[in-house]
Amino acid sequence: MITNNFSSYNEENIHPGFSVDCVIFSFNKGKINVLLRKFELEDYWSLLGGFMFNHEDADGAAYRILESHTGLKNIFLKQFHLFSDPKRTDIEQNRDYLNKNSSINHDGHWLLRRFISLGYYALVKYDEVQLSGSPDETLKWYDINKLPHLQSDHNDIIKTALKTIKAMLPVIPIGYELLPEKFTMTELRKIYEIILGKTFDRRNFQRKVLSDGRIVQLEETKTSKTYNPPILYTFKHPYKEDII
Amino acid sequence: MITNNFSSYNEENIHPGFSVDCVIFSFNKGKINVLLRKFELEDYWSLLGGFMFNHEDADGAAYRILESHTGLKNIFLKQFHLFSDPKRTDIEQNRDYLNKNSSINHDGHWLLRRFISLGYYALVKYDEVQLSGSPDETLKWYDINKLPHLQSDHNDIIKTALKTIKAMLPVIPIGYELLPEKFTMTELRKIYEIILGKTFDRRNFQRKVLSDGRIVQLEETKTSKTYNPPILYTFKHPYKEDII
DNA sequence: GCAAAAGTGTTCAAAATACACCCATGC
DNA sequence: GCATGGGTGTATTTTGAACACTTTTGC
Repeated sequence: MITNNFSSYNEENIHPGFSVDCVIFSFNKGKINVLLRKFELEDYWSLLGGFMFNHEDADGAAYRILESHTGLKNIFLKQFHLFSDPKRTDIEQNRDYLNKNSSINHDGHWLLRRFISLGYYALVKYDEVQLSGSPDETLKWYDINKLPHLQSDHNDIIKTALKTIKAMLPVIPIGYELLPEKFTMTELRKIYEIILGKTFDRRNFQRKVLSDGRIVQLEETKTSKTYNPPILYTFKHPYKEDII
Repeated sequence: MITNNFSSYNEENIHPGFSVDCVIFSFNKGKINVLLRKFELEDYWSLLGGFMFNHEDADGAAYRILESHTGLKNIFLKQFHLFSDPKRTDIEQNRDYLNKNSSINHDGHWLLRRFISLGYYALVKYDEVQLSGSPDETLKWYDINKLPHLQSDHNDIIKTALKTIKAMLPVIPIGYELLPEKFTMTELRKIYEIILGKTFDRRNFQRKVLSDGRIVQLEETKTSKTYNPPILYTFKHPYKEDII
């Protein structure tokens, strides 16, 4: 896991052998996306990640990394798994990156050692994100079903994140985190269908989500499509549940 | 987190700034217990923990630590949270321990730095455990509702483990892991009642757990108490589910 | 006029809950 | 004889699943 703002990390100010990787999900046009980045000199994409400074905890590091790339504060963010396979760090990939930046000998560099990485998943609203990377990195949303070639075990990290979200679905206010303030029933249903990998009966789904009273129907309809416009819904109150 | 087999760990062979702590649960006489240890020279109890060797992953470290103290292989063991508060490592507690072992100056010792710790929970069968510690440590089962004074954030780790198990209860074959081969309905029910902190209707509970067919009634009854002996039950097959 | 998206209710089956009485034994 | 632990069945409520037809508009 190599990061931008590379210059701000060094062997002295970060916790050794430890990184944080964030699987950032959003929903747009019926697809669930994950945010990836590619550095100019690299030929693979990676999750947004970074290191933990000596003065912060892992959550703090994850929030900092997310905020610096999406402009968002108060992100829904949870750690889900520590990846600790001794072979997960692709030392040669990292050496390659260092060599492309400067041609000196990097033997013994702190990036050329084993790293364990704590995976986080984040749920963000697509419309609110302002992507901002450093000049040498490209940020891009990828449909979770059409991922590009990824760095080391990042494919596995994304897969595990999805598995976790799937298991947590009954308890995570996922629609609230992923959707804009006003949304249609079909949009909400699509999220559940994609994550659970199955379809739901429109009527039963609607009845169920409305039954607990957290979602209310608005007077408005969506205007973009002029024919038979769908009714808009909104979440009654922000959730403040304590979710594991 | 300081461990026994102290001598086998050193700055060179372990992953830096990282430890593993295991919350080991068992069930006995209607109580849920957690396994704790106390070193001779210390005046607090701690979870069983240790460090991760360079050649192993975190699961490997946790299994090794558990096996060496309980004699059990194939333990039900899951990581549940990384504890990374910068202030969680009680440096002075560790320095104190080092000083009690030898009076040299330990400034700069690798144990006197910040550690992050990956929490594991384990479910074991009380009767199968053979407690075995090193000569300078005492191992003891404590009722989870009567815990002694604990090292640094170990209280928090246990609390979080319980919260996780509570949330995972529908998906963990908890009875299978905690109970001996033959058990009574009341024993099984007690486990759920303690963890969820509420009581269940005996008849409904029984109907529900029997309905999925994983638990079968035996011909035998419990003989220890001679009056109106309860029927014994057993699990049909070992579980091999993939649990997050 | 027909394809596409969205609105709307009823029926049936399954699951969860609530609840009470009898039996055997120790004391 | 009474307190304790344990055995057993039924009725009700709640929840989940299945299912079809009508409306609007673009093309």
